[in-house]
Amino acid sequence: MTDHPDLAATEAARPQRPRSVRARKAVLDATNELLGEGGLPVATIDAISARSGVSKATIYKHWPSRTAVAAEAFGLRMPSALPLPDTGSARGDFTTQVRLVSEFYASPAGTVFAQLLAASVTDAEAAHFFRTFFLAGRRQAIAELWQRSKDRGEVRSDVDVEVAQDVLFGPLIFRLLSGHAPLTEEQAAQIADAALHGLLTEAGGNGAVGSA
Amino acid sequence: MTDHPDLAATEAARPQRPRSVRARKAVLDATNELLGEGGLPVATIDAISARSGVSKATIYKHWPSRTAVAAEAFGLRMPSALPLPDTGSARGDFTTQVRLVSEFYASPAGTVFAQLLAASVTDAEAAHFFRTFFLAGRRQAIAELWQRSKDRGEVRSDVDVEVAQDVLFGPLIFRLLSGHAPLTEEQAAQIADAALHGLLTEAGGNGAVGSA
Amino acid sequence: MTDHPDLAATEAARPQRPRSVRARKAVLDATNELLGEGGLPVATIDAISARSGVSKATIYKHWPSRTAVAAEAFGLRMPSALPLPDTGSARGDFTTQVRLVSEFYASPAGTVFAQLLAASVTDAEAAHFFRTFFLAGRRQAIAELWQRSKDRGEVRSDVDVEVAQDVLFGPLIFRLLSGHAPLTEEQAAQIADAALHGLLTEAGGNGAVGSA
Amino acid sequence: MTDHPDLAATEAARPQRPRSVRARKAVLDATNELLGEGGLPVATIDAISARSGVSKATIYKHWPSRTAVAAEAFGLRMPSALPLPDTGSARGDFTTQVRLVSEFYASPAGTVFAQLLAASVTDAEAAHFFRTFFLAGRRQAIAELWQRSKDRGEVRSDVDVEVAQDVLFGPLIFRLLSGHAPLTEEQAAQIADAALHGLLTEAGGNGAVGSA
DNA sequence: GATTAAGCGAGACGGTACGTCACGTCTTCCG
DNA sequence: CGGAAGACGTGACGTACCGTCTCGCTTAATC
Repeated sequence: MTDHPDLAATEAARPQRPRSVRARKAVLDATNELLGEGGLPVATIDAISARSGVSKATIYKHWPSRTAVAAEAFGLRMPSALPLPDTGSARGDFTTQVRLVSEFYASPAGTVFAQLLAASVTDAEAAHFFRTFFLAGRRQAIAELWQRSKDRGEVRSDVDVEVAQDVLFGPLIFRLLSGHAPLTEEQAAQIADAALHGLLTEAGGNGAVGSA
Repeated sequence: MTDHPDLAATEAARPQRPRSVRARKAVLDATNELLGEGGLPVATIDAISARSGVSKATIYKHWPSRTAVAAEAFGLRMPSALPLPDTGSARGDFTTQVRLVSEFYASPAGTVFAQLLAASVTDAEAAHFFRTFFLAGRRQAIAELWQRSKDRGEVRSDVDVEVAQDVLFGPLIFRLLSGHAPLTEEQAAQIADAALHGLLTEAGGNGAVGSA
Repeated sequence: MTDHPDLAATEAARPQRPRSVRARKAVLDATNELLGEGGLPVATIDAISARSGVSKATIYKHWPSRTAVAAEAFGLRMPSALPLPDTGSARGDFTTQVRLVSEFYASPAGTVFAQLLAASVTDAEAAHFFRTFFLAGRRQAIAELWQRSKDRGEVRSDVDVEVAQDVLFGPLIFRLLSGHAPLTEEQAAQIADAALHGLLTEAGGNGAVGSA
Repeated sequence: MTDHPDLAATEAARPQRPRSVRARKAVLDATNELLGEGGLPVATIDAISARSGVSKATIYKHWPSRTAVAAEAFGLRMPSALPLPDTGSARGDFTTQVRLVSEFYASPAGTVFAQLLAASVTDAEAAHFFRTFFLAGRRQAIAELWQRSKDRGEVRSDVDVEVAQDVLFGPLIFRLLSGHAPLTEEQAAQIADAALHGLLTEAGGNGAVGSA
């Protein structure tokens, strides 16, 4: 939550006891356990409360909804999950990344991701937590990749980084959610190829693949 | 409830018509009303039952879940909503289509679409209905557009139609669901441009834009 | 719980028995058990629901509050608890009745009575149930006693039956609630004597005691 | 909250005054405010703490329960509320007193009185505070009235003062709590008449009213 | 036409989870 | 070092919807 720094500052000025770290951790740990066991549907507030030993009332003091708890919990264990590739070329990096993300989506964790994204649709508070604790980190990392490639002149400079990200990963998201087509490695490669064809410059290796 | 008189009159003319037909129609009409008023969260089985005059038990005889009802109801009013463009060129057709779909997603109906897609994640039965009554029609139409363009040699023949669809519309879906970026006409144009750059041949007008 | 087998048997024989009757009975029985075990504080809706096997939602469909349930349950087992005396004289009848009521108040059931009366103060709905299911029956019976005595000319005809009842039993209630003085048989006799002195005629035996 | 500046100013003059005294006063004042605004249900510990600026922990050091706080607070403002009558005769004094008490019960403060009495039923600690800070003063005053009348020979010497009090005021209490009959001036007069008839001697004016 | 069995409305029901409230205890830190 | 500020576990609250069920009424197909 971006508010935390502010709050910390406010609390520092006001002689307030900082909110318990222990309770927060217990809740997030228990939530991650539950997400692993049965996904979002199983991570009810009652279950989280029972598993963590933290009361429902306290949970609601820290998070606006169960989805917000799940979003934060899920986001916290992600940073290590998807290390950025560095193959030496933009095409290699992004192709690898698309494949990795595709694999992630196809895994049990991907199901949870989809459930959280779905929950964000009808829960604005949760959406905020989801973007903050999960998407923000991911997108930040991809943005670095994009900038690196841009510096090398491998990607189209007239394409916005946000647009690029959506073109690369939106197709995977779409498949993940609607299930209308599989998320195999083969499919991921095809998607990456088509998308990158629209994003790379000739220096990025686009000419060769071109309008074959 | 207000449908009853009308329906009664209609049924009076055809006294032999099976009641199940009337019940189905009443349910779907009521559901569409509710979806229009408050989206999926408001279209509960209880509300649909009350509004339509069809008992919950009967509803469950026809559909596996409330999301399935909503998916079918929503799908039924879609065919007329998005007529296919015919601008004469693949670039024009797809750009127009992406813009139209983007507008649709940004509208109230788009919210319902997102809610249904989200619900499909945790409800396999509903997912089936969603794909059958909503996605299938859309994707069929787009596939025709693709085939037409392919015959003209305007699109890359080595790109699967499914992949093409996901690359074109996946980015929109991603934005719709997570809300991390807006769905304006300007953004839609950028997305269409980037995606099409990866899909069209030189004959499709790609050369000019190319490795700029 | 123990009722279930019996009910099952009963239901097997008469499968048409309305479910609501069974649920009501189960709730009232469970409530009376709980009242007997720990009084009103123990008869929570959750406990009643768990004990009776009837869901909370169903309980709330039948009663407005837990106090209302308790009032009805408690009232149902009262009719047989305090049979009206018939000693042949008004003085005897009322003295006996005051003693019996005093004993009742001093018993565990009296505690529950006090708790219900107390709850009525802040819960208008419960007050209605309390008056209907408990007080009404009691007051009706006493009114008959009063009328009988009045016909014999043993009680002051200018005293309202309601006033008479309150003068006779109000003192007991006061002691029961505030606990400022005991509710022994001796005390009950003194109260009855003082109160009756103000209610009986000379024909009712008041002259002898009179202005002693 | 609004008391703080005033209190601070008051205390500034006497800086050495024990803080606990200030805390007690602040709590009792805040409680009386709350009792006046919404009765016992509103005078929660949290509300009292917030209103008075005294922490919950400190409140619990001085009183065993919120009802005890309320009982003491309520009792403190009572002495001035019901001055004892002196009409010259026992009948006049008691009739007046019954009327005054009846009016009090029928007032908003009477509701609070009832709530406190009710709370005493299930809260022994609170009952003690209630008797100490409210009932004791009242009963002491009435006892004086009784003694005065007894010295004049206007009341039956064989009736215990406790019994007399209960016969006079118990009926009012009963009505106040159960609400089965109104607490109008007319009703108070009838109750006083019936009760006094059982308590006064002929010298107290009982003969005249007698078995009319 | 009369009979009968299915379809249906109405909604009661058990169940799960919700989000809230007040309690009384406990911890932190200020004056 | 007493006390404010308030976090916390606990237990109960009353509500919402779920999906199943029972009950009678209606009605279509059969006799």
